Amino acid sequence: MNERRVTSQDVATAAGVSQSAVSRVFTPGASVSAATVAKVRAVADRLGYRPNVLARGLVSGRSRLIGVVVAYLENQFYPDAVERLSRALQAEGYRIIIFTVMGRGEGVGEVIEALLDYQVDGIIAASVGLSDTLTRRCADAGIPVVLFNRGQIDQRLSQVTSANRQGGQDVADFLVGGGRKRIAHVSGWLGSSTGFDRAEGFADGLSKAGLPLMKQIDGKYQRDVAAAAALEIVEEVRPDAIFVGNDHMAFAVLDALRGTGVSVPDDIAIVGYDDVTMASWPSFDLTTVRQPSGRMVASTVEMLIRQIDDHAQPAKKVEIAGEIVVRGSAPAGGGDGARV
Amino acid sequence: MNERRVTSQDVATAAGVSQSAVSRVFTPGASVSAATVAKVRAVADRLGYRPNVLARGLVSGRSRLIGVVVAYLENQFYPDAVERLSRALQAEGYRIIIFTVMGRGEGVGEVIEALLDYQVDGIIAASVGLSDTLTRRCADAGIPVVLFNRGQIDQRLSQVTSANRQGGQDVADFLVGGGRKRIAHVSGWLGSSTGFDRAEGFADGLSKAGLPLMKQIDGKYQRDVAAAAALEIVEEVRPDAIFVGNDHMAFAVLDALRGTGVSVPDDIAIVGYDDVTMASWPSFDLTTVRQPSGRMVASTVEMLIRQIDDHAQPAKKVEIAGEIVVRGSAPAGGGDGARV
DNA sequence: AGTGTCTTTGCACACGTATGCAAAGCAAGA
DNA sequence: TCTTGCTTTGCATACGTGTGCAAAGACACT
Repeated sequence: MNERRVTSQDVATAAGVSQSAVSRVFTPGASVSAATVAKVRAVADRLGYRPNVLARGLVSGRSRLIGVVVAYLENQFYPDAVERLSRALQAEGYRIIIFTVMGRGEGVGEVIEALLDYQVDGIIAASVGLSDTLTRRCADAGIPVVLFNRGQIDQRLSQVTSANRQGGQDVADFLVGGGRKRIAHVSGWLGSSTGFDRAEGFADGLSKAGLPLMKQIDGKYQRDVAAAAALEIVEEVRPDAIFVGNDHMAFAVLDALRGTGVSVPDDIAIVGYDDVTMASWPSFDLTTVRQPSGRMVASTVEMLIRQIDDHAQPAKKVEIAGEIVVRGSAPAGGGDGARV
Repeated sequence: MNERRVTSQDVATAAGVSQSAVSRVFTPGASVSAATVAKVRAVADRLGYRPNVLARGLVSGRSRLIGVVVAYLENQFYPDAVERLSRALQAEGYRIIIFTVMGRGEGVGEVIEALLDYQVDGIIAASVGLSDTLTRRCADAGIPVVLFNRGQIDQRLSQVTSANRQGGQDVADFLVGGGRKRIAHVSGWLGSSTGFDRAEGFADGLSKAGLPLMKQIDGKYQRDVAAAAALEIVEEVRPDAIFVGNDHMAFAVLDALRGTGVSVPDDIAIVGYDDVTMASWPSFDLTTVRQPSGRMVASTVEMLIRQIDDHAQPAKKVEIAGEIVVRGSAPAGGGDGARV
């Protein structure tokens, strides 16, 4: 039961060719005759040979591994994205190695070091920012990095986000168009680009419409913080609409409001951001801005692979537009408007 | 910017020792003097040396990688478990490489082959069954496998589950004790051990109490199937309680019932299984059987590592008991009982 | 047949580390 | 001082593959 692994040498001798020939058969683009390919393939199949990825990685310097750093796995947007990333990269012959870190980004340093240990060909940082030193560390090691759903001022890093500023503005327009007047915001974590950009776009949109932002609290992407923030806002400014920085928090806000007397959407309209699967569940029926996860993933994978294949590729920033998905928590008509 | 990686040889020459010495410093349990350790460590830190995992894996045959095969990532139980697994294994010096497959287990074959390519030290199959040929394939390759939250008749595989039969029976007792009389079941996929065992335990519990199982439909672990099943059951047998095979489906059932006239828990009590985070959200407030994810993960990791360290370890089956968490969807008192 | 060009093949080495083996160092005891 | 036993070190090799280089082969054209 302890069969030694079949090596390329085994196949070579069995097929009457050299080890190099076998190697070349399994290396796309190498110089081999059709006859040799056929012969080697047959023997390889018979013996059950599969190239050893570690050895291959050692000599070629490429491991066919992509490191994915992710936090906030309890926000359904990310498991979903990870699954899509996994599938998309699998189709390109890459595998995913997962590292989870805490939300605020502690421990990212050790994680990146560990990634370098594994000679990953590329890194996808989902919902995680990278410090300058880390950015440089990856650049030094020659490993491309793509930020997924998180931006960075540093121009050296590629990033894929949705059009967060525009999205925030769209929500403002939508609520104003629906007749809402007393509008507040439970923002995403303002230390993150997504949270910040959405909040900025939203504030901009309101001010363009000549309406004040009655109150804004940082929800930190955490359920309990967001719920408390919403209650505080309701208590203090009696809003007729709240824009919540992402769906994950919006669900908490809906839950929290259910305990109070106010009704959604008649008294208060609630709008989220992401359009995760649950947003369409009848329990929530949440109006929200769609982040096109599929296209974001496709774009991320494409950029990353391009950079892996050609390290001279410049970093690019991609913004993918999303549209508002109107559901019950904030109907287009605007409920009864400012009733308070 | 294209600095070559620092190798053990670099450290060796810089520290005035042999490459073997450096290797031994980074190999726990190797024979090195304290003086050498100090000297080498200092130089290594200064140069930023880190052992190359691929090379290490090539020669030692162990990659420090654990392959995790998972389906049903949209069921929150699994992202949560993956995160815990990742953390627990990280603490032991292992990393996770993720493979996603479809629910019914198609594509598991290719995935396992890919895992073998990467020389993983162990495999955790979460919510996925393994065919006999695959089981043998892993055994032949000498790679330990632990099934997480899924059982198998084959005694050669280790597995960690919750006490599904007992859990099903507990639900039956709980509902009967609450005065429910017309009881039905939307089961988990009966092709899976978890779904089957829970259903069997539940049926057993009912028959012991002298009550009939009015109707049972396989929910296949899918939201829409479960929702349709629940509606069919309500239409047909007017139950006063439905046990749903897992929380993920139970949420769908709650949503579906919200559209009809029946009220939860007054007309119908709903009980789920898993106790995922969302079950405690006020929107759902779901009575359910807790699957102690933390203890299941701990047990899985411990078993896997034990088997990696000593391949002679026999396969073990671990069942971890869970208890019913009573919430609003099925209060202990039993609502108004059989009102229909 | 001879020349030139292009394709195919094998040889040999490199990738970065772990480890068996023997040599060397060291301490203790007689 | 010599032996004995133990610890520490370096040498050499192996792990399984990719790839530069030169040799060999195939083929067409003069």
